[in-house]
Amino acid sequence: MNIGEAAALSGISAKAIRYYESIGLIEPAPRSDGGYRSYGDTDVAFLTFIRRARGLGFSVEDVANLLGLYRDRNRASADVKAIAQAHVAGIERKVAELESIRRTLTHLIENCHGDERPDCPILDDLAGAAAPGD
Amino acid sequence: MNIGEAAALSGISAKAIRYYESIGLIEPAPRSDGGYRSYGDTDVAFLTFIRRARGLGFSVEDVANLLGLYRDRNRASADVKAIAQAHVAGIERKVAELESIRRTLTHLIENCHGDERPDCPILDDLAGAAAPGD
DNA sequence: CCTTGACCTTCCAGTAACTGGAAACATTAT
DNA sequence: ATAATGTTTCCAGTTACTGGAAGGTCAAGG
Repeated sequence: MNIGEAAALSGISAKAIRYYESIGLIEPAPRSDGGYRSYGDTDVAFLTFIRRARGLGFSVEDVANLLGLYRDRNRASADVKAIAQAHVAGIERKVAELESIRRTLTHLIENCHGDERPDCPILDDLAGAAAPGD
Repeated sequence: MNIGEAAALSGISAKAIRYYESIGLIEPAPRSDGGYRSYGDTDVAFLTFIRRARGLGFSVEDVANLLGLYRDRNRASADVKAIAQAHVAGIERKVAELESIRRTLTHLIENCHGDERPDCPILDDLAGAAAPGD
C-alpha cells in the first residue's frame, strides 16, 4: 500500500511517517517503480505502535528505545518497565508543578475583584509587590 | 547598567533579554557610546515581571498582553482576571490529560513483572493487543 | 490520447522560546 | 600593552512535526 493508506490505517499523518523515516525511527520504505513508498501490514503495526506510544506522551527518543525492545525477542520486561517508570515519574513532576502554579494563580484570581477598577492583585504580584510566598 | 547586571537582577538571561527585545516584548534599550544596551531600575522591574509571569506558565504572548495591561493605568482588573482564568483552565486540561496518561501507564507497569522474561503488557498494549480501554 | 484529479515526491519554512557558539568590538584591570 | 571580561550580531540547533510550493505518478473518463 502507499503512504496515504498506511497513514489512514495507523493514524499517523503521511508527513509524520516521512519525518520518522528521515530521522531513522523507522526503516526507509521500499519504493515502487514510480518512486512511491510502499508499506505492508507489519509497517502499519509499527506505525500504530508509535502512535500509541506517542499518545502516552513518550518522546520520540523513548519510542525509539521502546521499538528496539519491541523488536528484540530476548529483551527483558524490566527494561521496558524502567522506561515506563521514568516516564511516569516525569509526568508526576510535571503535574506537581502545574498544580502548584494553578494554586498560586487561583489564589490570585480569587482576590481580584474582576471589574472595571484597575486594582489587581495578579498584576501586583507579578510586579513584585509583597505577596504571600514572595 | 549593562545587560549583564540587568540579567542578574531580573533573573532573565542576557540572551533572553535580547530575544525579548527582538520580538518586541520589551522596548529596544538605549545604547551607550560603545553600542552597549543600557538599563535602569524600571527596566529591571519589567523584566522581573516577565520572569514571574513566565514562571507561572504564561506564554510570551500572554505576557505581552499582561504587560500591556500592567502599563495601562486605566485597565480593568477583569481583563487581567480573564487571562489568568483562561490560563488556569488550560493548566487544568493539561493536568487532566497527564493524569489520565499516568493512570494508564501505572496500570500497565503494575502488570509488568519486570524481570528477564520478555513478556511485557506494556509492549503488548502498544502493539495493539486486546487491552482494557482499547 | 489526453486531461483531470488525487496522490505522491522533495525541499524549504515555520512553529515556542529560547540556548549555544563564533567572530569581532568595548571596557576594565593589571 | 595586554589580557580578561563583557558585549555586539548572526547563525544554528532544540522538539516533533505541519504547511506549502513545484513537480512527478497513476487511474479513470471523454
